[in-house]
Amino acid sequence: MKRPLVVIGGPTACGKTGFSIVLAKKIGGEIISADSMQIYRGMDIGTAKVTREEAGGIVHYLIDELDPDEEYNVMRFQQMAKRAMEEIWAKGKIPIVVGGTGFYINALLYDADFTETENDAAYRQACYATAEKEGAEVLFRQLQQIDPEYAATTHAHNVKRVTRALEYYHLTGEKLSAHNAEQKEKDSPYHAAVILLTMEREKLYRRIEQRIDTMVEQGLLAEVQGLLEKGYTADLVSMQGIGYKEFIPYFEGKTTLEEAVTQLKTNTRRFAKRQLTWFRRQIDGLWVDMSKATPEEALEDALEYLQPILKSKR
RNA sequence: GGGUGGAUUCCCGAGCGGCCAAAGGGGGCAGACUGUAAAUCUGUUGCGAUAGCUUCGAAGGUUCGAAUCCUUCUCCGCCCA
Repeated sequence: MKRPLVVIGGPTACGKTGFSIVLAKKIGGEIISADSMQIYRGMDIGTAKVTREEAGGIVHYLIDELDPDEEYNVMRFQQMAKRAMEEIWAKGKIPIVVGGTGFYINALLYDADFTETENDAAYRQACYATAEKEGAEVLFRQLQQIDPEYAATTHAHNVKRVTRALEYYHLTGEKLSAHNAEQKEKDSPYHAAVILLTMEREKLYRRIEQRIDTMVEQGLLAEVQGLLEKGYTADLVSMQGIGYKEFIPYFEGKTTLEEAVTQLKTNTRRFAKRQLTWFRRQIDGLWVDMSKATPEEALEDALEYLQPILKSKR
């Protein structure tokens, strides 16, 4: 018997946090964050992490688990999230996975298999060096040789993706395209309900800008500066997070504060768009428009959809 | 008042008689994605399905042909008074 799971996705600033907490209270759930940045300790304001007050006693997993210089990735997320789900089920509660990192959500929902391999940093570096010195096309041609199917679906300029496909073959002797095709066939091992939150574009953008202004008032700059002073550098994955990377040039005296904030707003808007694209194209679920509704009202709309899950809990 | 430089498509900005609906960048929109994913990458961006139509401050003019040349006007920058 498949076990119950609720997933909530949606773009940044659309009201996921509020919705998920209302839902958790209503159905007896605990929350697992599917967010690539909220995992990091000390990155609170910029990632719009739930506050203790907002959480209202609902337990959250996968928040503040790592230091900013630790590596986080899909596989790690998947392992940690599975562990958290077990814990929640053991309590007789329903896990609610909520976050904006669609890639992570899919990986969990369909239990994608990320073959455990040591990643070969030296090999990757060599790939990047090739692309850098000889051009992305040269690297791409290597991929065309070993995995033409994957190459056909990936642009030559996407050095990161090309490198990963090469690395996969280098490590496993298998084609990444073959592995992906296999994974696509999988059904979700969970009895899952997926709720996708959305919002009128204009309103969403307005909320994003307001939220950023609030973040700045709440001391976002001090937060970023503090991380830099602790020695966390711009090349860390965590410091490439939106809300952090934009201020680095400011602290280096290369841009004004105003420019940094404007850039942050732009990056966040684009991010929200990309998130929406992901959810629209990659995940099926019940869409709930948050434009007018309060979290409670929005939940009303979703309750019927959630019924089968709630029954299976018993 | 005199002189001088400028006004270009949502923004910045190139173009300086035909190859211009107009480079490039920004922004917008759309999309890809299976171990960095808040990353990385792609397409598109005057209207129209094509023919074609309407754009380069305004109005006239020169020319087979003008965003590009001439005249006047409007506005803006700089210099001299």
